Amino acid sequence: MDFHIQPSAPLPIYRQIVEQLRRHVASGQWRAGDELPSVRALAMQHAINPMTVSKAYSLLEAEGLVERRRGQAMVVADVKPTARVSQRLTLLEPALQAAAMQATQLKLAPDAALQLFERCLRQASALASKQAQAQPRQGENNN
Amino acid sequence: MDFHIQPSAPLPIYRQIVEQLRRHVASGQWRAGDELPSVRALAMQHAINPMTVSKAYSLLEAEGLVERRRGQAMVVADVKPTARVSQRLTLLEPALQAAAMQATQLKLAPDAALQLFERCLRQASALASKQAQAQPRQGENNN
DNA sequence: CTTGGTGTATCAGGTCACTGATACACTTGT
DNA sequence: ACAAGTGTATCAGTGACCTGATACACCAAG
Repeated sequence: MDFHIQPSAPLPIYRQIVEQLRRHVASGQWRAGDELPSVRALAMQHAINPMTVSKAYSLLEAEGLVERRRGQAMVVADVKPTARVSQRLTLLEPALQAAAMQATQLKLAPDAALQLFERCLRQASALASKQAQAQPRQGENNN
Repeated sequence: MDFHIQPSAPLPIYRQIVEQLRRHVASGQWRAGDELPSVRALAMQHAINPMTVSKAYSLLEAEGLVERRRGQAMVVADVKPTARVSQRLTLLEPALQAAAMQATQLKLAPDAALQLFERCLRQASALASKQAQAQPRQGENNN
């Protein structure tokens, strides 16, 4: 299980790592006890600095998603699956709140906003399945 | 017809101006043809730099909310509510695209995401009407 | 043309987040 | 003790963003 890093993306590298792992844990792709790639391995693979990876891991540890074991690889913390559904919604909520606030300030009808969101969801899921076919493995380099 | 500026706020000054005017136009407090305060007047009043105000005005002009009249004060643009719908949707789309991508990566069912968004919309509109009753003199929200 | 009003192009300075090079502390196995 | 693996504390460089001082271009009225 790997990360997809785009050093040139607007989102900082360390944040890309944090959010990807957060989502992968929430969706069950990563499970409690799974070992995270070492900071050096991940850094080498993506030609970034180990410190940048370490920063991401530290945030994740502060968040409680991973556990630190001194001298050994970090592992995904024991997050209860039952908590996952609501947790996933919680993760999505900030983005939707921001969008809802924008829609309100734009004085858009709720239905119009909902319709647009539905269209975006279809787009996103189509894109995701397409990417899953294109790259069942890691080592991809989109833009 | 004033702005409320807090130079020490986390949100940049020019952005405070942009968002306040955006809200005032959306809520109808400012109407097409209304003259904006001059950059110098506004800058003097709040002890900030004219260039900072100018930057805000430029963004608003790019956004189509105000019109520039060379040598004269800028005015609120005549944006017809009917013609504005598609434009407003366009402004909202990026936020929804981002949210849709997150929902997809979280492996959430589209219905669940849509329901949550609907709830957020109600929250936001309730909050907006509450703020409209009170006074437009609160701090800014994040991001 | 001059005066007093408008907005702005240009450049400089400060701040802060991000990144990265280095050296270090810890654990396990030999 | 040593080697090879883990994460990280510290410090420095880079770049983007925000702000501001100055000088300029435009318009209307006298």
